[in-house]
Amino acid sequence: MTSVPVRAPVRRPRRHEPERRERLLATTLDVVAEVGLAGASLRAIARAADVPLGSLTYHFGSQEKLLTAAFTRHVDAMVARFDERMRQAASPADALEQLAEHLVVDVGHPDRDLVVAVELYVAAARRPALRAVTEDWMSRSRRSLERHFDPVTARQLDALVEGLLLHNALSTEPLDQEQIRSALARLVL
Amino acid sequence: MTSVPVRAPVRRPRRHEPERRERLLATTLDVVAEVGLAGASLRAIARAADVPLGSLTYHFGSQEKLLTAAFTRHVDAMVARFDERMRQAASPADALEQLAEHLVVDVGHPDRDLVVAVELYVAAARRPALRAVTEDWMSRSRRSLERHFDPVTARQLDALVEGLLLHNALSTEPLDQEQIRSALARLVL
Amino acid sequence: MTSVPVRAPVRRPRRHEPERRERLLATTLDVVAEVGLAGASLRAIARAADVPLGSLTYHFGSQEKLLTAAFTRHVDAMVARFDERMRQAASPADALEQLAEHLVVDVGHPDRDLVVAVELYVAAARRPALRAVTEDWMSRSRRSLERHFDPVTARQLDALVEGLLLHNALSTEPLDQEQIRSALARLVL
Amino acid sequence: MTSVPVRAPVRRPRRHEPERRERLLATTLDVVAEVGLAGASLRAIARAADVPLGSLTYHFGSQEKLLTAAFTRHVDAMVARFDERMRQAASPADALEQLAEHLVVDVGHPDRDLVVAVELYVAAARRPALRAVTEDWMSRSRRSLERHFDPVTARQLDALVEGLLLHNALSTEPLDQEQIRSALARLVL
DNA sequence: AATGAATGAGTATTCATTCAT
DNA sequence: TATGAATGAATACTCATTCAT
Repeated sequence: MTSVPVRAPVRRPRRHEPERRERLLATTLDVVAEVGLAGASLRAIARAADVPLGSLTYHFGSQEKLLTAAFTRHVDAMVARFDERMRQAASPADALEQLAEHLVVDVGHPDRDLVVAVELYVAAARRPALRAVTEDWMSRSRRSLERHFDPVTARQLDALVEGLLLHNALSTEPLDQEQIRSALARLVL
Repeated sequence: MTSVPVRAPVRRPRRHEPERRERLLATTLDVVAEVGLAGASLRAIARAADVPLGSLTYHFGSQEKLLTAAFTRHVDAMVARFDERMRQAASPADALEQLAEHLVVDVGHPDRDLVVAVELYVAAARRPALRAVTEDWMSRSRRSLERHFDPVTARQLDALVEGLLLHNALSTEPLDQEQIRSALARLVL
Repeated sequence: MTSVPVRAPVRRPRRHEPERRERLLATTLDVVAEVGLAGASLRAIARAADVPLGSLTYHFGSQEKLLTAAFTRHVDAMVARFDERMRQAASPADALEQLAEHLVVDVGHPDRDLVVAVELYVAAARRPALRAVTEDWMSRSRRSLERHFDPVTARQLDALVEGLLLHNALSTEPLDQEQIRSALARLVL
Repeated sequence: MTSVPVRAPVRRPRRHEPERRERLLATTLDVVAEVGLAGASLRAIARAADVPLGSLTYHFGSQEKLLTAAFTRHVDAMVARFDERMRQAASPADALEQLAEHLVVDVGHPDRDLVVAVELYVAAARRPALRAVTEDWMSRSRRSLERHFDPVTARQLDALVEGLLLHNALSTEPLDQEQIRSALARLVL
């Protein structure tokens, strides 16, 4: 009588993966975008990345550190894109145009960057580690704006941009690029 | 002779409390304001209200229903205050002044109404039942604004207000009333 | 031939059990005696009591509180037995005899009371909550001894008793009652 | 006794270290003394020794083997010190004096040797590999005692010594050297 | 009408060990 | 020879909900 295993063990042939750490950060942002921070449990992230649970704490030590690392990565990318736009703008009017485009194009995937940003904002209110990330973000984007606007205007622009962002992330009737452009122009010019 | 209890129980039974349902809604908002939606477990709310755990599901059926009821109550109060301000405003300029005051005074307790509002906003993105509450809020406050402004302006004001709200809720350097007034005036006048 | 089900569904027909709390304390001591404190995980205790895991934290809040409650119960029982012996002893010599008997008979089940006591002793060195239990134990048994001996002698007796206890719990060649009696007599008389 | 750092400093590569094996054994005992056997995980030991985790299993194969080696080393040192004392004692009375001094001086650092000994004792009750170490210890120290006392007395002395050891390790009011000397003399002379 | 008891699924984290390099 | 990467099992604990009384 030959022994036949009734159930084959699940194959997980991924013992070696040098870029896993990076991949986990990207997956984390995907999961946050899809189900929100409240749903971004380590289990959910591990499942999405097809990785054993322990792999997450092995690479990041704790959930807090994983989220902080992922959000930091996200902010760095957003800030880089935004600063590039501001650097290339030739005039304040052009800067506004770039800003409007940024709001619609760069953060316009409503299932990804924009939602991630809002989740980050709100979570930051309670968690100091994340708060540091958002404050860094705010100060860096204000510095980008100050290439073209005085500090007071930059401040108000910032608030409006946050509002437009929230609105477009959460509202059922987001403002289109033309309406955004108009609101920005009214505020500044 | 009156009966003397041998030992007083730790928890004082609160047999007769006709207003408990209302009290639980208020406590729920307090807890959300204090620890966030993520921390507002039924257990946490029951503890804060000094009520047995079962009392919550007994009165509200489920957590979702409890939160929906509590947020609805909160929105009703906010909308009432806001509409009262808009109704009493004699001119658009006055309306803006009232709006600025609303932002600073009515929702100015950074540990309470404002935080609750932001928590509600973000949660609404994921939960249909809450989404209905925020959409109701948005449409009602836009209607209040349209007492004084055309629909397009009202829309942009709404976005700016949301931005100012977010900013003041989460930023380390919130805008003061004068700065808020100035931003609103720039946008509208 | 009777039909044998391949896999029977696990029966858990125990929704209501008024004395469960007490039963869990007893089971906890059994598990500590059997596998040591290090092995007395909540899972192990729940398995031994045939109870879902959550039942333990429901009744006791935390592992620390469960262990404290269980050890307190154990100590109370031990102290009661011991004090009863001391109370009935007519003379110091008789007290020694009772003491020897206590060591052999009362705590003589090497798989139960004695091992539990030693586990408690050592764990108390690291955990303040348990420490309070052992200190209570020590002071109460010394008070029992002082019914018949002066404080200095009682102190030394205490230490010897602890040593005999350790020895009999852990050694491969425990001392028998005659040897114990002899050691006690040498120390005191 | 080297202090065990709570958090490992920045990892510096320690390519060439011929004495690492020995150093790891010493660190293991330090960790056991500080946080107990229950807290002496391979990770904790590796952190304390500033060594990669794999280094431990590389040198010792398993946790069990590491602990056995470390305790064996500890017992050898203790036995050597004790036997030296017994060898130098000129009379039974002198032997008792040496014994009292041993209890206070040699194992008197309540955060180190003594605690390690007690942890070892209790762990030995459950783990055969450690049990062999304690039995070796017991038989060797009894042989040392039998240089001056008959076997029966040596046996009782052993038990008392264990009791005094436990007492001084765990009690809040340890016996001082004079009290110890008195207890030993009462038992023997 | 009201609640204490109970449960099973879910949470983050720690761990000893194995393995590829 | 030595170690960083990886894993799966285990840990204590929290939770929303159900149920019996």
